[in-house]
Amino acid sequence: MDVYDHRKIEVKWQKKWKEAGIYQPDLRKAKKPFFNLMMFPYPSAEGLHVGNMYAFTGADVYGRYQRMQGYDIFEPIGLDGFGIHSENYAISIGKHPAEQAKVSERRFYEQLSAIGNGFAWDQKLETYDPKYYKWTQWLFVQMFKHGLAVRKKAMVNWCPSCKTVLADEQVEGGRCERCGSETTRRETEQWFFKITEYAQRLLDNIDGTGKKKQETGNNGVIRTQFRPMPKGYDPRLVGLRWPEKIKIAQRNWIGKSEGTEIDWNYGKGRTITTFTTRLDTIFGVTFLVVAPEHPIVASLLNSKFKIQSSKLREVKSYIEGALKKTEQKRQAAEKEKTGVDSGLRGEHPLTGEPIPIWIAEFVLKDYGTGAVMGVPAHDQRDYEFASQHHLPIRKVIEVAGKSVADVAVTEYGTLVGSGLYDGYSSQEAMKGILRDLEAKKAGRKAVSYHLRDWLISRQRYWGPPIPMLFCQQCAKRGRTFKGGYLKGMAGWWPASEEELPVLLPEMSYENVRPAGDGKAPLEKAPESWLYTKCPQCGGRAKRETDVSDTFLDSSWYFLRYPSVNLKNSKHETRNGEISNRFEFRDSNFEIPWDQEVTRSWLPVDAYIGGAEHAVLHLLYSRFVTMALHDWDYLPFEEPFPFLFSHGLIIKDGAKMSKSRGNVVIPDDYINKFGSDTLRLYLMFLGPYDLGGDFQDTGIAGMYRFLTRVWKLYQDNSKLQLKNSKLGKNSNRDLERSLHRTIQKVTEDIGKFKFNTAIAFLMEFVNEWEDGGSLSREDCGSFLKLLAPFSPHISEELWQVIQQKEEAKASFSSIHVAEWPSFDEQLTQFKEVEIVVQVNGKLRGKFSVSAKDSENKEKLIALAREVKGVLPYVTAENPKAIIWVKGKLVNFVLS
RNA sequence: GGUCCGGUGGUGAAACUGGUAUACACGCAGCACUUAAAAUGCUGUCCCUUAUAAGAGGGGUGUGGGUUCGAAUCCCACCCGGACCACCA
Repeated sequence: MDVYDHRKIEVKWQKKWKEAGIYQPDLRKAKKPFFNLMMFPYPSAEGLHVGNMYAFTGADVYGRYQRMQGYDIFEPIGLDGFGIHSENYAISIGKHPAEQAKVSERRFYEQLSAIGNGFAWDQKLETYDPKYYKWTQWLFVQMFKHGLAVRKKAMVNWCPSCKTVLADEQVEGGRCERCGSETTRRETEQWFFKITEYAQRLLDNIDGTGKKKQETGNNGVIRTQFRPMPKGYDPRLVGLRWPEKIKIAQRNWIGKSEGTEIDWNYGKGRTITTFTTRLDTIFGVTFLVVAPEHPIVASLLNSKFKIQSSKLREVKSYIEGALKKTEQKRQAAEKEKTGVDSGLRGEHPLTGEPIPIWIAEFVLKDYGTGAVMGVPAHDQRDYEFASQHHLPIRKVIEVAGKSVADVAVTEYGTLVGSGLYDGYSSQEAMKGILRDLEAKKAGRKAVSYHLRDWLISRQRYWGPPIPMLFCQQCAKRGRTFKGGYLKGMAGWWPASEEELPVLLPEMSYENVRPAGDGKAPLEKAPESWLYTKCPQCGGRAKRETDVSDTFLDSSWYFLRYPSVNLKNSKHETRNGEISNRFEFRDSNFEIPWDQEVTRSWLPVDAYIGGAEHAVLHLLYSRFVTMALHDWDYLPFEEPFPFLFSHGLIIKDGAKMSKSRGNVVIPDDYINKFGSDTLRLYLMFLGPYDLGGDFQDTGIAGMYRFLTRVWKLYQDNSKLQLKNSKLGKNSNRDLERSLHRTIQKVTEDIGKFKFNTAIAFLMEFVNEWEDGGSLSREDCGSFLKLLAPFSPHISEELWQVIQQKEEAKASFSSIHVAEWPSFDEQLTQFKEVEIVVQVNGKLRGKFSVSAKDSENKEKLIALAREVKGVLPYVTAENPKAIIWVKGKLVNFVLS
């Protein structure tokens, strides 16, 4: 061994680690379990790009560091390969998704092996594996049984290219998140999960509802943000330890607003209800507006009201036009607020005045009550609407320095033109008006959420079939599942749990492709699959042909990991019996995870992933976990008490994507420089939470650094391998420097500040090269610090510096060695540099012993003598002398 | 339009809690080694003025103001870039 050759060592150690099982914790017996998890990857077209590798490496560095701190690290890996994304890719290259999945899987695992992460391979899982999706279906069945999975008609987003419906979260600015096509809207019957029932809890847990039990640092500064939550802490009390921006995104997505519902009578005891947060503007209402989908519109068209037929036609054509438009067009027309007068008049609950009721598409059916009161003077949208349709604008809030002209005045202020409330402040008036409305039973406090129910069904092939059956006979007789609380769901039965998984039927490539008529590909499945016995009446029942959303697959995978391939798994059934059976299709147990193992490994200790999942995956997972907790399947309700979100690696200023052609594949770099170098480079690029632009110019520098480290360990003048302890040798300064390095690297990795940790390692190497040698122990310490970043070279050199006999006797990896500790004494500098300022301006410096640097008189006396200050400072002139221990002296002259 | 980040050398970026701005690297330039190149090593590298030189002086963290003995850091206004959400009543 003489030249650094990454090709020789990387594969060698990867193999050895696997044999020795150093990354495979004993899931049953581990003493200090730590679940270190990176977000579930889905295989993209060409496999992993450096952006993915960046994400994985950071998480792995953190895991390795924690392992050396003595934790039993569980870092599993798997593949989220079911779903539209994988299916679209397969189809785009003319392949059957099932076939492509095998190819992607092999490629993916090969690449992952090459980057040298400490994965627990025994627990790998793939979402399209029937052993896995059996439980995804099981989860769906539980949702149904507990009344959280419902079928309802809804105006949904439709992607004409993917030919499926999409959840709101999957539509970005009117375009399909997956393929970028413009989406349209359709009314169809779909499966939903009622995530809205959990809106309040999802919101509350973000910040915690109990007294804050927070760790504080020396100055009361909260230091918790970047540290895992200790076992036993309850996020429900202390809140989630997540980056603030992710929490904000979730709060905004849940979008709670508190306001008032107001009933408007429009004749014969009929009322429509509006929702507002600005009750103080109620006297400024000059019209009401309902969404085109509002029930009042349907009854209007059924001619329950006497209105002119010309009016009716006008309303009809408006509604038809509005519903046909694509999201994109609706938005393009943002400035022009279309609408039509329904001819109906609502009665103002406080003044009795008749208020015209309009229909307009700017009002959303799903938010609040689907109807709003129009206050053009104090709401910008209402203002625009009123101007366009020549409706009166009535000012009722006076705000100093503001007047209603071209724009609405939306601030709080003082009421005018509001009868008894004239002169009141907005806040006071709101309280009074609410009381008035309550007295008249025409209004009440209400809360509205932006969050919508989770649209689960997809008219696609590549996903878990939704395990539901529909029986025509039962439907006719109005039989509903035993809870019976599911309105309009007569005839729907869940597949029995014994029957799971409902296997995805094999189908030809031609039939797998979405047909474009909105029908699911599974409609073309063989009859033997499509029809089965009704579990209720024994008649013929048809299977649901929609599959579930990919986000369902990934909403619970972390719960499964520790229980994958677990021997002798015990599952406690809910009546307390213990079952040992855990084989595929063996049905006599209830839940997909081992209770004991789940208790010791979950929730996830450190969850690391990209911020792009702030509202999708992270919200769904929280919801699912919460529901499972409520059904007594889990002892906790927050899956990820601690989350770190890393930045994005971009290339040429843009996110890596195939369509932009800027995808960088790690393979070539790994071949040329090795994964140790690439890992180091990626981690050095910038702060891990910010990401950065990938420019490969710097990568050679990292290789150079590793080569220099390699050379140091070949140079006997740098090593004192005979001494096991550093003694009275001449390298005291180097030793001090090493201890400072240990201190800083330890702190920085703990805070995910990988780039600065690496900088300190480099600084130390520079110093070491300049002179001095290190004891065996200290040589080892440095390698340990390097080990999380560049695991292979550290292992190689570690083995070399071990005494030969030891090394031969048994393999003891650096990656399970104990993290080095530092001597606080040694990290102190003997000499401290003191800065001398005059009026805050730097005028000179001097060195002083660490002890004297705390002595005020001494410091000031020395500072007066510094050459640079002599021209300025005399015995009398300083008005004040500012002195900071160990840092500076500042003479203030004026 | 809203919310949240961010703006520091030629480049990626450091700078704890307000206390030496530019650590660490990349790039570039010069030198050494070499027949030559690569590799490697050494030196220099924010800007301006001045000096033969060691050096000295001044300016400088998007712009303008403020607080302070002292501001990249805190406050206000503005400009620019990015991310996320967007007719949410």
